[in-house]
Amino acid sequence: MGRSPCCNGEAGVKKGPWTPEEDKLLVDYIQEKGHGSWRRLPKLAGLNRCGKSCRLRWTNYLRPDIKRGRFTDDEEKLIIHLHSLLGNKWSSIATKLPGRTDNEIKNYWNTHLRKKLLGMGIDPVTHRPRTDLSLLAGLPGLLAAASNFGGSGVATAAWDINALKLQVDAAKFQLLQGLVRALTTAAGPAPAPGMDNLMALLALSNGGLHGGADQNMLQQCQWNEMNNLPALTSSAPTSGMHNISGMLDGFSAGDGLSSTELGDHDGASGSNVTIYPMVADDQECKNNGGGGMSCEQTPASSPFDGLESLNLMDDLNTDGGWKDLLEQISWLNSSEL
DNA sequence: AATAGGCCCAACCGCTCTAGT
DNA sequence: TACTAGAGCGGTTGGGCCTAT
Repeated sequence: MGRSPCCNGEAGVKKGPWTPEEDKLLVDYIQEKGHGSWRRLPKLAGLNRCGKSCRLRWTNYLRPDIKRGRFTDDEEKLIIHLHSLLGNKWSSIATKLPGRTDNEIKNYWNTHLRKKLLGMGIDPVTHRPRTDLSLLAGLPGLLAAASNFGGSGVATAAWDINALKLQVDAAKFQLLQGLVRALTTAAGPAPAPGMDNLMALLALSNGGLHGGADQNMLQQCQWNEMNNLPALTSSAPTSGMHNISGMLDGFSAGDGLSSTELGDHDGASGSNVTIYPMVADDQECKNNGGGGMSCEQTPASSPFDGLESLNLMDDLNTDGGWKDLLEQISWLNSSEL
């Protein structure tokens, strides 16, 4: 194996926070003579530190070209974009952000950006919609609330989609609808491949759910391109929701949306409805930079496989519809995917 | 006002990579 | 080619600070 770390075996070497005096010794020495061999620097500079500690202190804190202060929006976008391309290659990412250190970027990612992406339903590792089930937390309650609406319950043929829309706010309703379809498609005796599609829907729904969804963040999320999903542009979340909510409107109105938007459907009887994935807007792709990745329009079949030919009304206008759905959610929540 | 819990970030640890011999 | 020293990288930690109770 490799040799032992440089600081091991150097008894009496100081560790921990640097004092201003130590900083001055280090800065003065490097500015006068350069760092040369980091191993020998501490002794030459009169510091009781190991060379590695000196190097880190200099590169992460004392270097004169280090930029301090909050990360700008542009920097944030760039970090997310680069991370989608490079992963945790912090030093590589840092080379694209002048004045920022790998350590600083790494910390910022772990404390801010990672959580931000998670909150948007995007896996910060893969930059794809999350495939864990934490997003489902609270949904049984939502579903239960929805199922209580109308007194006699919704597990009847009297499902009133418009009334429910009044009861549950529109965004939650849209989220619910995505879940309904995905769960009835994906749930089964074993985790189904349709879960990715569920999460794709959730990501879109989440954007709508939070109203102020960070569109810029979504622009930066390259999960779509990296995984042959349709490009997600700044308009995609909204448009995606339009697509879903439009589908629902189609149910209640029985018309108004072309078959190319929603697929052939029959609002009165509750028949098949097809979700067609949103496709990229070329101009927006250009505006978003693209980072050298393709921004082509994607065939409308790839990302929502398994979500096509929706049978929402068939799924729900049955006595067992809600019961089954809740059982499926219960199973999903208790499963490890 | 006290304190517990969470957050943030500088610094450390352990490993890999690279260059020199 | 094999070995070693030094540098660099990414993951993790610990302590100070902030906030909620």
